[in-house]
Amino acid sequence: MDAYKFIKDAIILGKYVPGMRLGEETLAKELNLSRTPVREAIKQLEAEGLVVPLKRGVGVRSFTKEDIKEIYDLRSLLESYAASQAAMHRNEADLIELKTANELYEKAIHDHLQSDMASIRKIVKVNQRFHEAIVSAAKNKHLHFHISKVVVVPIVFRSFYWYSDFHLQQSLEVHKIIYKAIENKEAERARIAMHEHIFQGRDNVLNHLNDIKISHFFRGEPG
Amino acid sequence: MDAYKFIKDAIILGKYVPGMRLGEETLAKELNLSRTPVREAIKQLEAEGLVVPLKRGVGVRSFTKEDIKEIYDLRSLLESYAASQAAMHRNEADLIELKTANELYEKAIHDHLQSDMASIRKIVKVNQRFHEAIVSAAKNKHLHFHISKVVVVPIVFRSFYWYSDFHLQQSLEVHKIIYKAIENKEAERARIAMHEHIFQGRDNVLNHLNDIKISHFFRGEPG
DNA sequence: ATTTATTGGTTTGTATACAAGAAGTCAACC
DNA sequence: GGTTGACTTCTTGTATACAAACCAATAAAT
Repeated sequence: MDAYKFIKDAIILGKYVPGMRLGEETLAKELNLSRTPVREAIKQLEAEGLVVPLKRGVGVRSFTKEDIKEIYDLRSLLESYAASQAAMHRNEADLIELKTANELYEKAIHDHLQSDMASIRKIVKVNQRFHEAIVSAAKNKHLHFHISKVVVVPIVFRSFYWYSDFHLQQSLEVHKIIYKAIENKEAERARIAMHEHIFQGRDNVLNHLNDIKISHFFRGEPG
Repeated sequence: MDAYKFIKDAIILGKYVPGMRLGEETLAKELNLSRTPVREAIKQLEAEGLVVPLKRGVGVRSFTKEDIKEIYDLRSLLESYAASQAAMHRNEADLIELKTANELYEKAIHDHLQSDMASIRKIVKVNQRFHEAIVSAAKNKHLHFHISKVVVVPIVFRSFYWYSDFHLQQSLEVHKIIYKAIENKEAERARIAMHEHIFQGRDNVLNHLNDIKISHFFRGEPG
């Protein structure tokens, strides 16, 4: 298996918890590989900022409250710009993908509301698909590249576990507004709606951080 | 010597030209190292987007006109945001660093205007120092991280060789306006001035690309 | 003449061995 | 009891060897 993907997924899913040291030999044994490819994967993850130097070697990065504020500010800057650009440059294929992603999002939320927690990961995935479709419609490959490198994934993933039913439905409504704005080529409206959307996510995360000890928060399973 | 820095500098300075394939063995011999550390450096540069896959291995990335447009759009988004944040969060130490950088910039341009081309690299360096000081004053580590990873350096470096005396002085004036805005905590003014500043740079680059064949442009010495 | 198949050389991908350097431990001394 | 120092052990950094995949060149066939 590919070492880079394996380690990255493990970090996002919380198998490797923040602060945990990642020894090369240990990883190599878990992956049935030698240290050489593992080292290369680590160097890439380090360049992305997902792991940081820790005691001669690296460990999983942990996020302070300040980090989370900064990351969401950055993300809202990039994605609201993406939304406005998408409104200007979207073509028919983009609209279809956006619509599809949003319909799947609606379905996933609907399923979740009348059953259990098991479908949360599905919601996360489809939400991501919608956001990626917007960035893709913005037609700026470099913007796309950078947004994909914002180390927001581990946080967003967890944050969905804290959404109330009301906030999930509200999030769906905002997705629809953003879609409409992009369809109608209303760039400024798309920008503002996306900005608001991401700041709602930010508030949701930060509220939870007030309740729970931050140090416990990004260690272990989302809950 | 550190393989990562060596290769990166070689790309920025134009020693390794775009499209050129970077063989591991060749690099290793040039650096008096084995292939192992060279491979790691390459993996990092690939994660940053400075080198791209090329025939089972990597080569120096070359930029199309579209790339340059997109990169400058992204850079203006990030840096104008940085300027507005700097106006809000700057402290006295930030102001001193900004002032110092700008005074050195003024001196470097002055020296250049009454002598030769040799001091262009000095201008590039001090200009970079000013821009970094602004990002630093914005007090968002993640923003800082991402701006430093925008693959703009090889382009900006070359662009200074094309500035007319007039445009250099104009650039200095805009730097001063940005500084004043940040000092006076005028966030919106700082943002707009920075946006304008970077778009002037963008226009300057794109104008030159109209004259000269793009394929020749990022190959070999700046001129 | 153009296209395809085969073969040889070159280059990357992976494993492993060895050296150098931290970090942790235990003990002795202040 | 705490701090310092040497020693041991574990982990990373680098080099090298080998295997496998790819590229290119050459030759043959249509």
